[in-house]
Amino acid sequence: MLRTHTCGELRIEHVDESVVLTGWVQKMRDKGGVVWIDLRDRYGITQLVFEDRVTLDEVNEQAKKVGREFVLKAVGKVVERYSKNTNIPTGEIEIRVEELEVLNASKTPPFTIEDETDGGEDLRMKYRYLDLRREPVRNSLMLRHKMMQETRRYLDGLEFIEVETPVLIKSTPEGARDFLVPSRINAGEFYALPQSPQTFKQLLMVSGFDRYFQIVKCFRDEDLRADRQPEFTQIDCEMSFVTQEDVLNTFEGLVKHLFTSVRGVEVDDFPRMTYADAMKYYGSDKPDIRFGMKFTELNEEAQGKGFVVFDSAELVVGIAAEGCAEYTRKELDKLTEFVKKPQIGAKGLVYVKCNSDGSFKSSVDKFFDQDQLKVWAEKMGAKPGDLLLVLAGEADKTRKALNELRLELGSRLGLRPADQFAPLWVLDFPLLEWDEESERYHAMHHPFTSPKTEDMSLLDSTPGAVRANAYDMVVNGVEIGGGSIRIHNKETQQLMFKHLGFSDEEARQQFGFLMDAFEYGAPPHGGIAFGFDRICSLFGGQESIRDFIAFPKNTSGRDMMIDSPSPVDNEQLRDLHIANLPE
RNA sequence: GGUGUGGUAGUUCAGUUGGUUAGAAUGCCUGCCUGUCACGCAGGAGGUCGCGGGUUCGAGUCCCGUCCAUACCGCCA
Repeated sequence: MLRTHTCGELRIEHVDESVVLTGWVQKMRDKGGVVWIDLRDRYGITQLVFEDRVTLDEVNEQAKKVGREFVLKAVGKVVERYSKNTNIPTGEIEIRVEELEVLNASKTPPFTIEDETDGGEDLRMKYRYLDLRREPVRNSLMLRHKMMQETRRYLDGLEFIEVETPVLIKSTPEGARDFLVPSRINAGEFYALPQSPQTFKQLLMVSGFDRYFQIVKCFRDEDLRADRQPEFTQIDCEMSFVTQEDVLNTFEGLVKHLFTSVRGVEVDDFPRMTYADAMKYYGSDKPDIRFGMKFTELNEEAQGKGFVVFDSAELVVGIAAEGCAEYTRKELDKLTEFVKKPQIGAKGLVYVKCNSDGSFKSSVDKFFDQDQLKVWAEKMGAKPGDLLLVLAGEADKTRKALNELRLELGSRLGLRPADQFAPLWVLDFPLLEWDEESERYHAMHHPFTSPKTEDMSLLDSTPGAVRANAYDMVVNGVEIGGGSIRIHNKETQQLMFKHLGFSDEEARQQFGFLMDAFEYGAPPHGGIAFGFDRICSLFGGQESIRDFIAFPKNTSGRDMMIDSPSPVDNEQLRDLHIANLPE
C-alpha cells in the first residue's frame, strides 16, 4: 500500500503518529511563510501543512508548485492545528509534511471539483470522470450501491434466486422500439437487446425456480427524458403459486425495507387505489398523494346555467387550492397561461375566490350567482380563503390538464417536499388500451398480463372495459414499479394475442416458445419490475436519474465522454452483411 | 416528429434602441503575505460572440437557415 491512512480517517487521537497519505489536491493556499494543501480522496479531506524553517526548503518548494488535482503522496506527522476547522471531520489535525512525492501531475480541470460546481451539464458529462470526483455525485452512486446490496439482502432472505438472462434476444414488435444487433454468423438476421427479461422470467417459473429476481440492464430505443435513459436498470422479480395479494405484500416489504435500511424512515402500509379512482380523483395513474386537492366533478351543479363552455363540455371538474383566495389577477393569469400551454392544452381556466367574508368572486359571475357558487364550494370542501379552479372539456384531456395544474399548485404551495414519501399501489388497470394511430387495442401493461376472471365476458363486447390483474407502485407521483399476475395457459394467451390483432401465425412465430412452455405444466405466477434508477433518484431526492448512473447518456442518446454512437469501418459493416453507407 | 429556452473569455454569466477598444465574477499566470480553510492584497494574460447566409454605412444585438444543448409533448407493451 502506498498509504497508511485515507484522507478521511485521522483525528485528534492520531496526533504524533507518522502517516503516509495519498490523494488529489483539492486546493492550495500559499500564505507566504506557510502553505496548506487540502488533500482529497473518496473518504474525505485532510490538510497538509508546509512551514518555512520547519519543513525542509526543498519540500516547501515542491509544495508551491503543485496545482489542483495533482496526485500526491505525503509522508509526515499528525499534529494538532493552531486554528481548527469545525466544518470538517478532520479539522482538528493537519499533517506536517516531511516528504512529498508527486505521483502524477494534472492539467487544470475545466470546471471546479466542488459540491456546487461551475460546470454546465454537457461539460460535466464530457469529463464525467472528473465530475465523479465531486461529493454529491459520489454520494448518489454510493446510495445506488447501498440500494442494490439491500435489495439483494432482502430478496435472498426470502429465497429469491438471482438468475442472469440473455442480453442478445429476439426482436418483437410490441412495446418500445428495440435496439438491434446484427448477426455476423447469420447473414441478414438480428438480435434485439431486451426491453425487459419478461418471457425468460416466466420460463424460469415454468422451470420451477419458484422465486426469481435479477438486477438487470434493459434497453429501449425511445426518446430520452431527465428520468429516461436508453439503457436502464430494473429490479426484475417473479414468483410462482401466488395471488396478487402475495405479490403486493412481498414487494411492499421490499420497498419498506429499502426505506428503513437506506433512508432510515418508517413508512405506513401502502394505501391502495383503483386505476378508475386514480383517474377520477387525480387525473393520473400515478397520483402524488403527498397532498390532497382531489378532483371534484361539477357537471350537475355547473351545467344548464347558460355558460356554454360548461354546457358543451363532457366534464366539468375542479380543485380547491387552500388559502389561495388572495391570488392577484396577475397570478391567476399565470395559472391560466400555464394550463393553456400547448403541452397541457386547456382552453381556459375558471376561478372562484372564496372570500374570508363568505362571499364569492369568480370569473363566471355573469352566469352563476352567490348561492350557486356556494354549492360548488361546499361540494369541493372549500373554506373561506380557498381558491377554486375549474376546467371543462373532453373528459380525458380535462383530467390530464387538471392533473398538471394540481401538481403545479402543489409545488408552488410547497406541498411536495423531497424528503417526504407517499407510496401507494394503483390496482385494476385496464387490460387493453385503444391506440388511435394503429387503430387497434394495445396491451396496457404487456400481452402476458391476465384479465380479471369476472371481466372475461366483456372481452368480445367491450374490450376496453376489461380489467387486468395488474398493479403499479407509485411514490410521490413517480411510477417506480409495475407488474401483474400472468397468463399461464396456452388458450388464454392465444386469446390475448388474438385481441391484440396478432394472427395465429404471428403469435406462434414470436411467442410460440412461451405458449409451448405453457403446455408443460406452467404454474400460476406473477411478478413485478422496479425502475431501479428511478427509485435511487427518488431516495436521493432528485428529479433526474442521471447522477445515479455513473456514465449516463445525454438527451440525444449520446455518451459525450467516449463519443458514442460513432461510425464504424466499412469492413466491419461488410462482416455484418450491412450495406456500406455513402461516404 | 413538435413546442419552449439557451449557445459571448478555461468556466458561469451580463451585454440597453443596431454605433468607440465586447464586460463581470471565478479560474489561470506573476509578485507579496507565518494560521489559512470560499484566505487576503497587487498586477497580467485570456474572445472564430455556435456555424452559414442576408438586411445595413455599421450586426454579439435584426431576419432566414442550420448545428448543438436542455425541458416538456408525442413516444416509452
